[in-house]
Amino acid sequence: MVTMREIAHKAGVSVSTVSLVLSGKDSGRVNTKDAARIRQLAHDMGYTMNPLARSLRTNRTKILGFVSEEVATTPYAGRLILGAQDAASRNGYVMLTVNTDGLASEKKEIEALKSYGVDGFLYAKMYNQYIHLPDDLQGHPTVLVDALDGDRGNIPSISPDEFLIGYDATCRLADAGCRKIAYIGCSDPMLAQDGRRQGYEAALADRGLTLSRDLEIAVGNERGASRAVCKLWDQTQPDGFFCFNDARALHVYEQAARRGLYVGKDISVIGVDNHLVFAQTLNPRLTTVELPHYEMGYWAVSKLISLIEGDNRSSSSILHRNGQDTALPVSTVPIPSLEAKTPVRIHCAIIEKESIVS
Amino acid sequence: MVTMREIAHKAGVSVSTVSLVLSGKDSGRVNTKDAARIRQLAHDMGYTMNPLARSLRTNRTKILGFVSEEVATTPYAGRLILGAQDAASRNGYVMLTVNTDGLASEKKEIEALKSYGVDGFLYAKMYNQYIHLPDDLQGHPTVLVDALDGDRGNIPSISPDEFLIGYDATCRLADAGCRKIAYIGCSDPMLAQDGRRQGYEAALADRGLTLSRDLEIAVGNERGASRAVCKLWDQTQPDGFFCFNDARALHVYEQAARRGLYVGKDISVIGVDNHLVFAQTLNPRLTTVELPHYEMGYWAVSKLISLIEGDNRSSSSILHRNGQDTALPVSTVPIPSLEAKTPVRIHCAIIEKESIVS
DNA sequence: CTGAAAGCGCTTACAG
DNA sequence: CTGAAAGCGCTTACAG
Repeated sequence: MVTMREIAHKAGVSVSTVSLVLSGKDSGRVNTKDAARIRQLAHDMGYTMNPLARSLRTNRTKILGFVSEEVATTPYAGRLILGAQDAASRNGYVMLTVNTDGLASEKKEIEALKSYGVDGFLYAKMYNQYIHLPDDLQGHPTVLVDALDGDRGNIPSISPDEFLIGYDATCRLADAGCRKIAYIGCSDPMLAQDGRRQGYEAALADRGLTLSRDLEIAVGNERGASRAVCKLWDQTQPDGFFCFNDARALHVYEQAARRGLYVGKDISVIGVDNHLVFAQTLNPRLTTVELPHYEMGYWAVSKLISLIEGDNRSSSSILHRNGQDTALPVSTVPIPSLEAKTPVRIHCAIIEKESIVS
Repeated sequence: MVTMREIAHKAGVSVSTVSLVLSGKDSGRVNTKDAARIRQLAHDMGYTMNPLARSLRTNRTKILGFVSEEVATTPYAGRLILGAQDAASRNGYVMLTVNTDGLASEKKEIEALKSYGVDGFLYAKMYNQYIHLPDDLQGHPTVLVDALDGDRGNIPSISPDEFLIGYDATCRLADAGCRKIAYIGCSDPMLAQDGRRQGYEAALADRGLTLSRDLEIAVGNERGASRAVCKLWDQTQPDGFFCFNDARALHVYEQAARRGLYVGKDISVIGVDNHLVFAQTLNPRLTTVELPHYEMGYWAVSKLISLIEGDNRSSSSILHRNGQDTALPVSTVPIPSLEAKTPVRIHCAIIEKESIVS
């Protein structure tokens, strides 16, 4: 590894000068010709700065801490991490990822990240929920992912807009010609279930379609789920299904197979999916949309960096595409079975708050 | 952050002494009573060592670099990372994870890791394959995951024992009473496909069961796959299916549904799964076994650390369970449909080579 | 515009 | 057994 001293020696200047130039603080302070020569030399010698040495003086490591619970069990985490890493890499940061199972390990892992002097934290949950920021994170720049600050509410966060997800999906089913749309929900209590169901109901109301308790069920992961779907089907004969997730969608798919029906031909299905690959490769007839995890990760890191560096560029603009406003539109898989050529959009709610001074 | 200087001041000794004690090099060099006092003081003051400052002197950061291609698209990566992180955390290391899509970004990301002074690298591929170690990694302690060194072959690696996977699964089907076992394979060329098919065939031969080309197909991810399974079924009427992965298994499941048959009652299915959650929660009747990704990650990091620290404890012993030898047995989901109470085991081949001197 | 000097928190010969 | 000193690679007032 080549150091500033070596460059200084070769250039016949002092280390101070090299430092000034290489950290871009040379304008009006170092002779332009020298500056250029030093930069060239650094490049030729393959200089890469030692961020650790720098951090000793600056207290800035350009390391971000990613604290997540059980990266393990949820496949979506991959895309989230990918988005986060891309954003980090783009800004010259790097990510230290730790995993926590319980509260004990969380404290320990956060301490470890602190000892490495991370500049800020990403705190990610497995599903959308209100949380209390861990005490160890208080006062440190932090952005929440798939979580909302349940306290005073001043922590920036990004999480899916569950209502819009349900609303969009249901509208799309209606637009595809479905007249009787069922909702196969989740029996566990979570923000996502409530929001998506409300979106579903609002869409039905807006489109003047049947709104009936008989068309809604909330099932768990147990064996009875498939039977419940079977019963709903017998009673109401829906022509469209909005499913809380891919697990629920598969029950619909199974029932369709047992009835000799084909999804995409006889009935329409939209399921929200955390696991795009499966849906795409396994079963082209099972239509799913994925949550914009990549974008969430990307936004979260961009936001965190702007907190850290204290700049005021609006981080929400990072994800402005297609002229959307507060919602984060994301292109996902096209839905051939609904004959829609346009991609489905899933929205993310972005909560921006005051920067935290550390 | 409390420093050694503060402790030294409070203890009335020099920083050198504190350093000696706190890094465990005090025996026979520092008064035992003082040592104990310093240790107590450090604990009371909540001292945590600054590993970055230390690294400036020692060239050891206790940071591991994890280089993987597209953490994103494969769900199994989560468990791999989890295992790796657990092993790292257990040994006082921390992991810097980077993602590469193409070769260009790979070089860049590896450079970034180097500039942060990582002590060693994990180089993980998405599926079992022979590879050429990137030049930038040459001479650095490195362990391969889901990959085998295609060159001189001196890089330690861990990857699934594909043959044993196929052999075990097929034997289990035979033991469950299946007399005509089909193999639904993968049409893409990969080590896993060849190995698993060979294991399947060997098991059939050992158990004296029908071995026929008609019972084997290799399908891709396209729509025709389900039709191919349908045709095989019509022609041969198997009572057991060994599936390359869960995607293939689902085709079997679909065909069973369309025929009014139930997996686990009328036929038996074993699929190798990269995505345990789905299989478990979605469809209790679809029987899959998962690859031991957690264990692979854990082993790889343990091995890497032993390379770095140059100790000679056999790292394969780390994963010795159930008295197995070179193979890595892993307990996975029980298989109720086959009425087996014992867990299925999947094996990993561990390739241990000479340590690399950096 | 430029360099000498001090210092970030630690480790490690070296002299006592 | 113990401490003063040098140094890891960098940054940043400060003096010229």
